[in-house]
Amino acid sequence: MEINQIIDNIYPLPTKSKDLIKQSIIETKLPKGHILFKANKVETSIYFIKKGIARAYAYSDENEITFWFGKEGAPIVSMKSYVNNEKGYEDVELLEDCELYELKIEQLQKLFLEDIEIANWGRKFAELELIKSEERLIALQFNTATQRYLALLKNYPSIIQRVQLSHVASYLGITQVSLSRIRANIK
Amino acid sequence: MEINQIIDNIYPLPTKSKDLIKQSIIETKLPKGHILFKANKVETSIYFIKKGIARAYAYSDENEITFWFGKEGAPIVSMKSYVNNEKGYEDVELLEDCELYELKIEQLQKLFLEDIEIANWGRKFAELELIKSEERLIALQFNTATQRYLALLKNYPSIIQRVQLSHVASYLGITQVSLSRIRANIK
DNA sequence: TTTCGTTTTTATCATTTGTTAAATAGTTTC
DNA sequence: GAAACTATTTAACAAATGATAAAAACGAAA
Repeated sequence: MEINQIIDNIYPLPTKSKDLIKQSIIETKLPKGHILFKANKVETSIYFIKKGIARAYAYSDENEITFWFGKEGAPIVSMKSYVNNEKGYEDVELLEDCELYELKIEQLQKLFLEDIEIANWGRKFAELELIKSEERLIALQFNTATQRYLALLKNYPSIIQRVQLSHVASYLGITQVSLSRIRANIK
Repeated sequence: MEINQIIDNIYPLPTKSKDLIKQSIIETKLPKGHILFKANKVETSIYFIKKGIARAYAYSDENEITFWFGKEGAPIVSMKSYVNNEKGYEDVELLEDCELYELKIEQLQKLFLEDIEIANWGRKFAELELIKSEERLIALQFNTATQRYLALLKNYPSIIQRVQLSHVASYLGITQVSLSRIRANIK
């Protein structure tokens, strides 16, 4: 997905403000398997996915648990770094060869203080991520594993086609064995 | 908690900008049991809790599930209404007699477009809520019910003292019977 | 195609949580 | 304080999920 569309999908900006953001963006290609973010590190950039797919995961004891997937158009952000300049808890791994737009957090924050349009763009960006996070939270709290799997299948069919089921299972909050059983019961 | 402190805890504002927000705020007292937000309704205000405690809940089949608690200093927001002008899915009930600061969403949004300091305050507001939501999400996905209960006990002991256990149970994503068992096993 | 390594499914048993109902404890009202 | 109501705990059984191991299916590479 093109950067103009990604920016405007969040909050339509006048050309002048959009150019300010675009001047700070660098395009990069990175291979499948690349670890974009490392846990316990303050990340200095955010990214937008032009092409490809990625996941965020963290460790609980020995187990790695995936809690986010992103595809074309999605932002990749270590929220703790972005919001509070603190170490994040997540690794982010590219699951396919990816083309990314990189944006330095420091430069973006400077723009927030200089341009009211961009400040409102940043507000909307956080608000939209918040809505998504709330919806995930409620799905996790309200629905059974089977319902969550069916919802994922319906809303993000591409995830299940493009990603290992072990990652999907931990994303759903269950073991891979449990996901296999659910899939067997549905057919 | 006083409104100046609530505002500045989110993002410190110069007096002039803070006054603009405060001019739009009305103080209200409402009794225990009052339903502040109704599900399937577009809410037109957000609130901050000066004194008291509240919960947000929604229905899954017949069951009412609590997914948020707020006490002194916390914002009360129907995010779908606030962000997208859409119907929310939650009721909000006051669990004690409350003193609230009310702020019309429409007036705040006007300020976002006029004052860059307030726009950045609104950005920070969403960002901080986002961090909280992510932390809840991860706790729900990573931890067992027992761990989540212990964490609540540690981080928000006042909730468990001030709120019915049936609400706490649904907040933890388990039944009340299950919570009773967990409590019995811990002692 | 065959082989090797990885992913997914199946099987078995243990543990956790849900469901329903009854018992106990706690609160409010008269 | 007794009665009525509400909240919490306990009990018994059912259902869902976890853990471990083995089998089957799938993919990549020779």
